Amino acid sequence: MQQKKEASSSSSFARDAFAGQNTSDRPPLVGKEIQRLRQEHHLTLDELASKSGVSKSILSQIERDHSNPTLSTIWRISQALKQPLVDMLSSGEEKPRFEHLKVNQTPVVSSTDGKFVLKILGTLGTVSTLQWYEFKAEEGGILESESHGSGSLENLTLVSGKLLVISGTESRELISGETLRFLTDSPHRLESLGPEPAHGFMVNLLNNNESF
Amino acid sequence: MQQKKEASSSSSFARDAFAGQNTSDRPPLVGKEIQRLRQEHHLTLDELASKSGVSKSILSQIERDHSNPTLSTIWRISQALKQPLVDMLSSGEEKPRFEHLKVNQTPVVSSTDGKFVLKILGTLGTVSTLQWYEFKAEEGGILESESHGSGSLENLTLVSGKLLVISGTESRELISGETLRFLTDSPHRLESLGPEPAHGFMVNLLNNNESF
DNA sequence: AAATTGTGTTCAAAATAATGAACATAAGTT
DNA sequence: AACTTATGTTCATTATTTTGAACACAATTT
Repeated sequence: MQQKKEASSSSSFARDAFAGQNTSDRPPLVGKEIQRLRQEHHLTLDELASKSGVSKSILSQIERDHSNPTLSTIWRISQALKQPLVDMLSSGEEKPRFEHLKVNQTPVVSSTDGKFVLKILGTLGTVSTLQWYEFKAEEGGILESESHGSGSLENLTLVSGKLLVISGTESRELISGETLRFLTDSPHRLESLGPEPAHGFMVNLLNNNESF
Repeated sequence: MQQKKEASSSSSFARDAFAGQNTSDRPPLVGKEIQRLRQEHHLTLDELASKSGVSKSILSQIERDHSNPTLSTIWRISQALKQPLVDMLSSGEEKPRFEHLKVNQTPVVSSTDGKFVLKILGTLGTVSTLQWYEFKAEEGGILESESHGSGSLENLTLVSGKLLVISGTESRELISGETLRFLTDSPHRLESLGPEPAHGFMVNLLNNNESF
């Protein structure tokens, strides 16, 4: 059929001059966010193209909001950047409001036998509650927790040692350098296995309405 | 030109027989969810078409996952159904109890000289954008960052080593075990000082207002 | 039953997203 | 400078989505 060729450069999507944030009367503009993520990963357009299977020309256009990407295209990009698709789209949507953090008093929580030590590094409580910790546990140290409520999520990164994580009926073993993310809507338990003390970092999201 | 007209019924997207939920190796299938929402609102295809401005034929195809919708199309549908776009996409997503990241799967960002290494441990982008990292930097390693947007906050905990933090005109020196939180609404810089490598964690709250 | 109305599905055409190659530009080398 | 190399943009073509109209099929109404 062969119609006019100006499609991409004078498309009716996202006029070129428009660059403001999403006031929710237009589809979200994902360009900036994608570009930011790509650069954060130190990828060139070529590299992201081959990683994602999306041609670099369309990547270039999407980053500049000159194209209206297809669901599958966005999805392939999000996969390559290891970014949940949903996060990529909501980047410009809401305006986050921050609560000012009080001085960190770094309370320490430890198990009764003193073998498992948790240091609370910070908290944030706006819509959902967020807390992060550093922990150290010598061999045999155990941390037992009740459910944190439905939709609660725990993110554990082990720096050294060996750790057994049990949540509900499932369990995983973590070795140094690994990260585990799991739901904590039921009682769960951490146990330091290895001979060397377990040491790591934890980010917990409590009580949020929508999970990840 | 005029190619075969079966495009929609034998498209390469989503083979017809596939209807299961997203096992996260394919783009999410939004059809069922859209149909569910439409029926919940007691709308016919015609009605949703006029409400959303999307033709009813494509609505029909999208509901049956015979088409790979455009971002703007999904967005217009989500608007008409008064449903946050993001929720529509995540409806069919699997919620694995555990998400286990092996060492080599954690995305790594490093400075150009390779002396400062950042490991992205996780992100959360539903309410505000949150990212957490582990970092390691040998002596002299430097990480320079642009502004993360007004209201952005960085929380740094140093496990070992010595670190100089400069944000705006102020600077602080951190020693092992200390935690620092500071605003990152202007360019900032981390520099590993001590003879032993700096090692620590970082939790960042990003305010992505975009530019204006 | 025939006609009408309501609802979802397919068809041919038009619009546009995606691709690969060529081009532009900047940065680094000889 | 001239020559590479690296990176992003534009171009021509192809592949697909999107559209509006026609179609199919039920369920009501006459």
